[in-house]
Amino acid sequence: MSSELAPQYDPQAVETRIYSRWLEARAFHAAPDNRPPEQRFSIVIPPPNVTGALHLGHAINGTIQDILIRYHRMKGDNTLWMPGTDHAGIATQAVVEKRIFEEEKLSRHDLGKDGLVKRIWQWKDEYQTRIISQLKLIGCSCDWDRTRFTLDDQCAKAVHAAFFKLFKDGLIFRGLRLVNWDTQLQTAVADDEIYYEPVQGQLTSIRYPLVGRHNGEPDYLVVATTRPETMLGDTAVAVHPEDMRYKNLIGRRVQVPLVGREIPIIADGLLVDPKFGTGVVKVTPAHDPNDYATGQRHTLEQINLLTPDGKVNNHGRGTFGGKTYDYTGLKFATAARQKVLEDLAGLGLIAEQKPHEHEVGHSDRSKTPIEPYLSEQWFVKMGDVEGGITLADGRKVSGLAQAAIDAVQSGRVTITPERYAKGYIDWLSQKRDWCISRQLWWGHPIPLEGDPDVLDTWFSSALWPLSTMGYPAAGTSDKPEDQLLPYFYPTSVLSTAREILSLWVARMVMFGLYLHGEVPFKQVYIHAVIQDGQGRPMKKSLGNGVDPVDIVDSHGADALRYTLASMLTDTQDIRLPVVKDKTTGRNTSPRFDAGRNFANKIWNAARFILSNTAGAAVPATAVLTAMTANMNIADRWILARLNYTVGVVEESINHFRFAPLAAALYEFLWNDLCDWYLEIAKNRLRQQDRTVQAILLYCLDTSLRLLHPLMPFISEAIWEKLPGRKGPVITAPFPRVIPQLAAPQAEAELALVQEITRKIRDIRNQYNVDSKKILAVSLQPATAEIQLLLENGRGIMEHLAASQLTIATDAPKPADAAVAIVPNVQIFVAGVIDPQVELQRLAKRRAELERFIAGNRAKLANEAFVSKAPAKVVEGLKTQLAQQESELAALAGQGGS
RNA sequence: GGGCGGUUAGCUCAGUUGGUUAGAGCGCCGUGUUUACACCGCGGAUGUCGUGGGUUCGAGUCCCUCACCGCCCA
Repeated sequence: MSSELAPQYDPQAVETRIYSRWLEARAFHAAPDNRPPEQRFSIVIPPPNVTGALHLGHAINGTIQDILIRYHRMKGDNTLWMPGTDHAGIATQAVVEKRIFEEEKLSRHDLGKDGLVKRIWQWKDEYQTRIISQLKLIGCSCDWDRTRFTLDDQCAKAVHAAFFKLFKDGLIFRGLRLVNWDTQLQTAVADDEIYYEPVQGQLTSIRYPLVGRHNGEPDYLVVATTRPETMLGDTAVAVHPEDMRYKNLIGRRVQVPLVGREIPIIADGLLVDPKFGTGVVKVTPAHDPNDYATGQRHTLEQINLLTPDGKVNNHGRGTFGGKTYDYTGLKFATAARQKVLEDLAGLGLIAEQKPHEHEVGHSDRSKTPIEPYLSEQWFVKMGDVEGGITLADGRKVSGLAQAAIDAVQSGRVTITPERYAKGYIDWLSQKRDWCISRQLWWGHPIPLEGDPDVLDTWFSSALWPLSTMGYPAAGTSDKPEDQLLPYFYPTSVLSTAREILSLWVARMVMFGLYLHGEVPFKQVYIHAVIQDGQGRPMKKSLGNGVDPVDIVDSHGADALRYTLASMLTDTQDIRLPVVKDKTTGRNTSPRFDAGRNFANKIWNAARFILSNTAGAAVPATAVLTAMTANMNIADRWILARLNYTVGVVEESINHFRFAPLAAALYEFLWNDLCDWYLEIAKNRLRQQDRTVQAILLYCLDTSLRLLHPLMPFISEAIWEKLPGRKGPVITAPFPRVIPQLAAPQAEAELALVQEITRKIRDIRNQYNVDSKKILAVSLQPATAEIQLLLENGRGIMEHLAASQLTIATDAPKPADAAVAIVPNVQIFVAGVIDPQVELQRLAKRRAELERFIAGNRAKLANEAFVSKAPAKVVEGLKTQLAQQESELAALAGQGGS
């Protein structure tokens, strides 16, 4: 007996130690060597934001990438997993600013730029350390020596080089554009950093006096608005060109109340919905995206009313009706709005006011309302340019966006699941210029003299596969750090969530082609997003998030990984019911028990095998296949199942099918090996049967290697105990399918043995027979051939069903026997019968059979079916019907009528 | 408004090109301390496959309609 292994698997007892062993062995480190390109495998991690700690979504992606990485490493590929973190510009600055204000009541202006940036670096150090330790806890085998940060010196060099190349090629330009302005953080924010909230506001109708009014014409045009303060910047009012109420006023002018400016009445079918409100719309090009577009169409003046901190600037004053009005310095959407309304009311120019709910954009970072704001920003030109652009490999394309579209349409980059390719292409097809400047302190400075802004975080993220591998210096010297890019780029796979397919993935493709002439990755895998049991995203504000570290603590890293993988199907969401752990008070999920139980099962199977094979060695494949001639059906069967599992595992990983991967391992280890083969083997192990020992050790050895990519810790922990092992499992060769181990005949035979065993167990159960009592069972096969086959399985069935078997084609049915029937075999269990129960059993089966038979007869009587269905299907149905009929006849013969 | 995904057992999900009686895990019911494992064994029950049409000899699977849930883009 081996007392080395505890009866329960304790992840905490092994995980830390094993991870250290891998690090000591430098098993994660990859460096260029002379292996050919098809034997290289690389992944760059989607760098987690240093904003905060990792959540379950990161754990999912970490698991996926680590499965791929460990698999390819074992396959013998030179395998690199490049780790790192992202500075996450506005998000991090906002979080740190907020924290400092809460704890010290200091604003960033109190700290000054250098002071704040220093504090953010401290935050970054703390969180990067934490993030990396979390990735280690879940087993990720990244090449930590190469850990990068999007704001470190190496990445800065890449940013610099990329910016200037774009600049020189005329693909970066400065322009006055309407951007989303965060008045609190005083920066432009991207569309995806905005969320919308319904706000209960007022729809105010305001009278604009008509200039040069003729007889029969109205005194005023009435416009409805939810934002009356923006009227100070109106430069037109618009009507629908077909609207008969106003058609004859098009081209005339109205006067803007309060500021006194005269502005044109224009016709615009895109902006105006004649059915909404009065059919007249005020146009404020500098303060509304739709109005901005209208202003472009009609070349209207743009009057900016805002200061960067959200107050009215000196355009917010004027003279109206001989009186001067001045709103300068008032907070735009609050105080200024209030005063505008008061003044309009005083003038009697408010026609109507009614409650109106509308959606207001808020900055995700400061949670304050967004103001559309006209300002100077830097842009990357995404669209086609005259004469085209030249990619780094010399190819000409019409523009940056087009290059990235081509890469997917041509198949140079594949996206899995395929449906996501459409979103990628649709987004790029808009070819909207990319605003890359941010008015922040935390980020890459725009590398131009005197510009105080920083670059959008996505600019450095878009360079990630290049910058981490040494662009732009890469390939320019013999130094090892300059060899990485030529060797490992393009990377093999990018695994990420769908939400950043356009913002990040598309831009990496674009920059990869433009700056280096090659796509950054060959395959993109978009994984599902985790939700709680009600289908809601896991969010801090909902308190429904599960911390992966808590699960590692309570269930172990392998359990976490197994459970996550088993949920990774082809759908876009996965639901995880979340409950509070009664003892820790932390969120958890009963789903993780499946992983913990599986790990424990594996542990105990290994414990049993190892304690019963002392002195035996794991046989080489050639030795084992030579032994097959002397093996029984169970032996051949378990090896065939193992071999089949190797194929499924390989196939699953190659196609990003993680749930089937987990299922295949589970079915082999739990159902086939533990439930059947180990039980079958017990008798022979007591006799120290060499064949069984060899088979068990072979199965264990292969299973651990198959298991390793998914459950690295437990596989390594058991591997350590395996006799004759050379080195750790992390670098052991991955199993291959061995054609000689296939055994379809043994599989069919064992299926019959299993079926009969279950029938006997069922009868024992239904008649409440003591589990230890040996049952006298007669098996009556339909033919002598089947009789032979049953003889092969006699020992197994007698052992597993605690029975004594009589097998004969003419085996008589004992008078008091319970009956069960499987195809070609009748089963009689003697001495247990309770006529009442037996009658019920048989009647139930009879009813079932009669239903099936009626259905099948009807089908076979249908000429259309018989003539049109494939012969195979018709034959199959006939065979089935014959079996059903014979079973029914047999039942009738056994008094089941 | 446009695009996409989902709707199968109480729960979470599989279901490969349409083809014989739709599966798994958890939960449930019954039973069992046979020295690998109670984080276990053995057996069992549970489904108008969201709705309504259509194609077909045959539909969970293909086509159309509608409903609900969700995501992405405007």
